[in-house]
Amino acid sequence: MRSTAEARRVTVLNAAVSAFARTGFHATPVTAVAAAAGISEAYVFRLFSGKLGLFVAAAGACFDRIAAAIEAGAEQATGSSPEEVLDAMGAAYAELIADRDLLLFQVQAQAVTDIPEIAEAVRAGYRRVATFVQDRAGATDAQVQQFFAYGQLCHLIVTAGLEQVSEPWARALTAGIRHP
Amino acid sequence: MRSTAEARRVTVLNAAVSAFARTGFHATPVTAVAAAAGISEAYVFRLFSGKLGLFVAAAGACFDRIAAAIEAGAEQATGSSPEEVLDAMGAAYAELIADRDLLLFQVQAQAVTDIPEIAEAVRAGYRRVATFVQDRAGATDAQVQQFFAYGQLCHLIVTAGLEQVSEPWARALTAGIRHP
DNA sequence: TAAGTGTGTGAGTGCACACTTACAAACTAG
DNA sequence: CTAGTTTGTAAGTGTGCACTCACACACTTA
Repeated sequence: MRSTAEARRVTVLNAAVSAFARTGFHATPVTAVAAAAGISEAYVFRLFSGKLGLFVAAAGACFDRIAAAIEAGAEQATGSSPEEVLDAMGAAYAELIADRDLLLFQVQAQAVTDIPEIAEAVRAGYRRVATFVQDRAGATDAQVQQFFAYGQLCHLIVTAGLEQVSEPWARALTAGIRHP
Repeated sequence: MRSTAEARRVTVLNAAVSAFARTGFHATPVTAVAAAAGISEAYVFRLFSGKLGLFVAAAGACFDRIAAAIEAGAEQATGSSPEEVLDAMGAAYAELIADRDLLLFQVQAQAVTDIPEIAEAVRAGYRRVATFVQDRAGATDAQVQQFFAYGQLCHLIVTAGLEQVSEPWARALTAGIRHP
């Protein structure tokens, strides 16, 4: 049955995003993804073309979810000024990444951009999100840039665990950023 | 001779920063670092306590260089207002990471913070740099936060290769950021 | 019922790599 | 000169992991 294989692929992709987010591309064995998805390693290799194909597909799924969340957030904006729409998008994004999988996956993906297929997947993901932000919010280049700069700052805060650090420098870096 | 072993350690650390920057912790075999340093793999293991110890030491060296550059940059500031000092620090940092090794190493280190020793090394590095920026520039929390947010944005720009992308969204993200 | 097709796995295979050990050459100290 | 220390390596060892293959069950179709 066609639909069953497709359903499996979705299950595997969810497991893959979580697993790769935690331990990264090279340190995550395919067996770990298979186990999390509840199927055999061999079948994962039948569903996806190698570990790299799996990771690239997972990247697509990751950015799909991010884009969807930001698009939904834009709908919730209280007004239609660029600032209000950007705020709503930022809030939606902050809420989405509370579980950390999507944020950490982005960090892991950026770390293995020496693999061309992954670099292209990252560019495609940011292309989609950035163009949407720019068009939908009607924001200036500088506003879009700032939006992503503070998004990237979140990556540092989470990976370094700065919410747990109460020293002044860490408080400065995390100020005003929604904590999980 | 004692000094020779210490000199070797420095050579190895330089090679390690470069090698880990390019391919990351898990995908960089110790043989690659040894070859780049011009010595045998076995001797690297004698000089450092395992691959993890080598990486943590390399992280220390990396942040040492970053801190030194920013401190030197602060000396070059045209004035003593927080804005001027921050600008000078930013310019010094931008110049330093032109070769990309230090920037990419930070990205790689942030990606393997699931290893506690590495997480602590990353925190120690940012603690040092952030406290210096805060104290020396006399900047507000918001200014310090912005300084690091745009620093992190550089990580995305470089890893995703956005300088090579001429589409509007990429131009927005890279606007005003010094290219290599 | 028999043949075909899609879903699934257990049991390999081969290789890369972290780490060790045994050994050797150079230098130093007494 | 010799005993000891330091610098260095060649040659393993064991393990983890990407990927394959032969095989099996289920379900459809003729």
